[in-house]
Parts: sequence; structure tokens; C-alpha cells
Amino acid sequence: MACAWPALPRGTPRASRSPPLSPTPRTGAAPRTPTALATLLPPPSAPSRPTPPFPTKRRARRRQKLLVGSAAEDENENDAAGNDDVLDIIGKTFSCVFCMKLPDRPVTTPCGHNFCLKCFEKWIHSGKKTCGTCCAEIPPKMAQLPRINSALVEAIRAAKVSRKAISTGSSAQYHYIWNNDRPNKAYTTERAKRAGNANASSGQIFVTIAPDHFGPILAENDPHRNIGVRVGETWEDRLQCRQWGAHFPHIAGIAGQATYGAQSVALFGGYQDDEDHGEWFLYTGSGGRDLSGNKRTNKEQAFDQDFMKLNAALRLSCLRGYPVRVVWSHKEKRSSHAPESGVRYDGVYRIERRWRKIGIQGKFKVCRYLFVRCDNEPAPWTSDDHGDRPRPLPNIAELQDETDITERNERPSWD
DNA sequence: CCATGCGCTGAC
DNA sequence: GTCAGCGCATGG
Repeated sequence: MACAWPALPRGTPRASRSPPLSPTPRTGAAPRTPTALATLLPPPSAPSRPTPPFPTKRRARRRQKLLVGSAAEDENENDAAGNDDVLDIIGKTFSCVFCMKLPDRPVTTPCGHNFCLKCFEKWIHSGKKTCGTCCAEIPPKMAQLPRINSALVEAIRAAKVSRKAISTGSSAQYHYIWNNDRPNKAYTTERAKRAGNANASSGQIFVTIAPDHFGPILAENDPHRNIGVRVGETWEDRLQCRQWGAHFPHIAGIAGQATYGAQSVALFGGYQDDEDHGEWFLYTGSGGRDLSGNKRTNKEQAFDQDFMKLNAALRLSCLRGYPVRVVWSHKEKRSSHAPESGVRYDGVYRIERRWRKIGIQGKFKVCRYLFVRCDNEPAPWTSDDHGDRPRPLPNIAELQDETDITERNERPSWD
């Protein structure tokens, strides 16, 4: 398959479609009724109920209206004359030391000069150890792993597009009753105080999405700010990330249900087999680790992973083409695309392939997933003023000899 | 109910 | 730097 992405009509909003109420039991698993887990809470005037924690009645969700959403708005792309000056200034001030153009995936040296990521790597690989502008030394650490300067990315993008007012629509009229008793930040119970935030409990959940909501978090589910969770939004830690709904589990890297699908994944560098290329990456399933001794995690593989539980959730999302939210942590130490600090929401991806292989550790099998970005908003590391467009699938070397492969075989779940 | 989970902290 | 091990949230 040369191109896995169907050509979407230009300007078609591709976001926030909930899966069908009763997923067809293609996998043989019993379909779960979403409403069983979740009941819409009564309006504020109604008497409160302590549980369940989230309302999960699946309503038809409003189509997302994003920055680069509608065809009508696209017509205006060329009238940004007022921004030319800004772009000029940015171009002069921040241009790539190597190619002299506006940097693509910019990285910034401590001396304050910028490179495209690719140009920087070329520069380093050609043996250079100093900045091409001021000859200041480039720290070995940066030479080895340059991190994309997301602030500059933002600045360039802001100069490129004249931001249009976002129509917010009506905000959700309900919120979770149980939430009201919780503080704004993570907190520790009396019993857990000794270990501080290590044993913290989540604070309020600020967004009104159901815990099994697929796709982006829209303005209508953000009654506090009315903007939704935007690509690039960054939080201090997993608990804050949870509070804004991007990824609910506190420790686990996959949010999902075996018979329903996966809502989100976290890239934390916890699995050696993970491999990142920004717009696509290879993700490793969970499990296969010995958690005896009251551990929560363990780096060492102790047995094969199989497609049960969370790994099955990812497999189902792959089959159905559901959108999966992705958050990245600064703990992912091997990637230029990871944030410098905190946890960042990077938009929705689809899982195009799923297979298994012997892990890097050499003994046991791990579940593998090919994630490809598919979001209406540009990624935090690019200065593009548009979201993802169809692109060919990457060539995965480890897939050459693999026979047990699942491919996405339904059209992607976009509106 | 029990098992799992790519966190987090203080203590070395 | 390494390490143990806790509450909590979630799935089953």
C-alpha cells in the first residue's frame, strides 16, 4: 500500500468522532455497551450521585472547528500581508545557521543560534563542534541529542498564520459532581503524606469528556477555558496531564479497554523498543514484566507480551482506525521530538499496523504498533500552519520477515 | 475482589 | 547516579 491515507476532501474536519455505539464484534469479543460504564450525570439542579465518576453517555459530538479547518478559511491563507513584516523579522533573526532559511524543526544552541534539526545533524556529523555563527562550543549533550525549540516553533507559526477567532460554541452544561470535592491540584492523603507527590491523588478533572472518549478534547468539553486541549499544551507531570483529560492513567502508558479500543498512549521512554520519528513512531505494548515485590514498573522483560488487555485495546483501535491521543514526556530521553520538560499533548495518531517481535532485550516478544500522526493541528515541532496531510507509510525494516500482522482495515474514524 | 500500571519521592 | 516501594486509578 503506497498511501494508507484516504484523500480527504480539503477542509474536512477530521476529529472527534466517537466510535459506533455497538462496535461490530469483528474481533470475536463481546461488544461492550458504553453506556453501561457511564451514565450522564443529572443537570446541576438535580440531586447529586456519588458515582460513577464520569458521565459517558455518548452524544453526537460537534464537529471540530480548528484553526485550519474549513475550506472558506483556507481561501484567506494568502491575505496575511500584515504578517509579512513579522515573518521577515523572524526570518532574519532566527534563520538556520546552515541553510539560512527559516529553520524547520528548529534547535537552538546555548549561544542562541538556530539550526534546522536536519541541518544541525549534518553539521555535527561533518565533524563540527562549534556554532557556525559565533564559534561557541556546542555542548556534547546537545550534539548527541538536540531538542526542538518549541517556543521558536510557536513563534514562527504565529507569524505565519493570522490566528482566527475560535468559535467556541456552547460549553457543556454539566460537570462531574464527584469532582467538586477535589482540589485543583494533586493532593496527598494523610496516610500518603510521607512520600509526598509520589503517592498523590489526582485533583479535579477539568474537562467533561467521558473517560472512554476517543479523539481530541474540544472546546465544548472545556468549560473552564472554552478552548479545549490544544496540541502543544504541556503539564508538569502525569497527574496534571490526567486532570486535563489527555491521558487518564496515572502510571500506565496505555488508556483503553480490551473490547472497546484505546483512547490515549504516553511516550515515556520506558520501553527500549520504542522508536520515534515525530509524525510516526513505533510503540511497544505493556506487560511482560515482573512486578512482584510491590513494584509499579520494571524495566526488565521477564516474559512474552501478548495481545491481552491494554495491548488488545490498541489492536482494536488499529483495526477500526480510531484516533488515539498521544502525550510525550521529557522522560523520553532518546527523542528530539520530546519536550524539554513536563508532559505534552501532541495530537491524535492512528495505528496503521500491529505485530510482535523479539524485543531489544533479546529474550521475549513484545507487541509492536506503528502510529502515524493524523491531526488537524500541526505538531508542536513543526512550523507548518496546517495539520497532517496524507503521507506514505514508512518502511519498517523489522516488518520484512513478519507474518503475523494486523492492518487497519476500516476507514479511519474521522467525520 | 485482585492484579497491573512507561510515577514519584526520599534515601542511599 | 541507583533503588525500593508507596497510594492511587483502572481493568477484569
